[in-house]
Amino acid sequence: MSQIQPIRGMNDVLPAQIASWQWLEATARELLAAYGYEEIRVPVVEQTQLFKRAIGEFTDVVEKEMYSFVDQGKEQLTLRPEATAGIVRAAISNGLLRGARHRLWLTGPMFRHEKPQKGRFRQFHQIDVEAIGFDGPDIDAELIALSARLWKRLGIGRVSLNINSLGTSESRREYRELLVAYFRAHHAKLDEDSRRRLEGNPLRILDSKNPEMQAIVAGAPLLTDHLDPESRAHFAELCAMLRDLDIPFTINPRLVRGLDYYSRTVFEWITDALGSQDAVCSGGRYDGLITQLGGDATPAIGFALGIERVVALIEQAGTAPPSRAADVYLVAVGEAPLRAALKLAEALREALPGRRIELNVGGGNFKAQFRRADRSGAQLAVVLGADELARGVAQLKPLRDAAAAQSEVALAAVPSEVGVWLARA
RNA sequence: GUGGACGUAGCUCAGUGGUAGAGCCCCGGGUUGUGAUCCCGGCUGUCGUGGGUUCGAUCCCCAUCGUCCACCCCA
Repeated sequence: MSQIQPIRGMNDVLPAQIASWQWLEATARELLAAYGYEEIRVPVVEQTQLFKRAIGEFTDVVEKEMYSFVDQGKEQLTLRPEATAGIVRAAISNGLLRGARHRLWLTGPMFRHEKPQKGRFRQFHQIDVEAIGFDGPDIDAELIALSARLWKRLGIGRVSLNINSLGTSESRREYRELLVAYFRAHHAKLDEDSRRRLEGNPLRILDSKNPEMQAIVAGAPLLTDHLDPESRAHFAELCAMLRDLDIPFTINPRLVRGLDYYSRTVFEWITDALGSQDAVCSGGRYDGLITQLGGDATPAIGFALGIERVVALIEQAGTAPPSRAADVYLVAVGEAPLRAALKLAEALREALPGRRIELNVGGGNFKAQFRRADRSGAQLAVVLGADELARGVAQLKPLRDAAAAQSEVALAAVPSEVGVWLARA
């Protein structure tokens, strides 16, 4: 009988890893609330057309990475490859835009049909943050400060910030024409990838990792020199604000981004600790997207953080708090003692909410049960055998202090005695 | 999508053309009611899957699936 295999690139997150996940989620949740962001939840599936219009027909994501299908009602649907499009759609659908401003965040799985490798999966998870209705560089700075503070709280050091401005879509279009003209003039020297990009996304040629392309790329016109005056001022202000906030950054004129909807500010937190998938968190402004999707013209900016990648950094840094050990382990040998222990465990949980009370389930002799008690990490064992039960008592045995003696307590007094003992430990 | 490496016990890995082993883990005993140490014993494998070569394949060949790494792309 053949085993059912998991889907390629889709991973199980096991209990051993969950502490890091929960710590990241809890820290982010708390921080986002502190900055005034509200959680939003939207479907994982949307009409295919939404992503095509938002992300761009000729991006890699739309051209070859989407999980698309036709459902029973003959609708063209797609598993979301990113979160922004769905959030914007939700804002439009629910009439959230009427002059209002929203700070929103979302977490959940995203799907892209890519070839998996380190830090890259077909189902991966993001924390996505969007500020809708703000146009100044102040929100850009605040959003970046939020991400910087998150790294600080998580104890992650090996990340650095790259920023750039793509200008308005008009100035980008003009620049793009200049760039295409330049590369056309040097067409013979372009490598295969770059020739392909020339048609689809010429800005990406600037990002080429091929050393032989460096000379041509170095001579290309710079986007920074062709920004419209407003975008230039916006970017200058953002840089000044980041300096005020003591957030170090590098201006990377080659930072473009793979999704078409970005305009003006783009940024990316990268790390040298994860191999070639080095983008940990990135985003930018999308001032034109909402109109493009049929909403009232509304400026906005957002970013997405890759949970798997940040979890990898957390694990490397070893900063996640250890998962909590048991406080009390109940050892009960024999049928009658077990039934008494079941009640006793409930009494303990009633009296000591928040404490982790583990009852030995599944039998075993004293030796086996004490071994499990030890492995549970519990500070204290409560021991109930036939002998104790007959006398209406339980033994309290400290497990982490060899010098401490075992003591005997009346059953009715166990919850309060254990409470006192734990408070002292 | 392209290229490379690798799939043997739950985990980490060794190994041979004659159907497999170690350590860890787990379980039991030494202690007829007391853990983490120690000693003794025990458990599990379609050797990723399918086909081919061979008297015989876990080993050689082909295919396939999966994992990892890089390109590409990106979180």
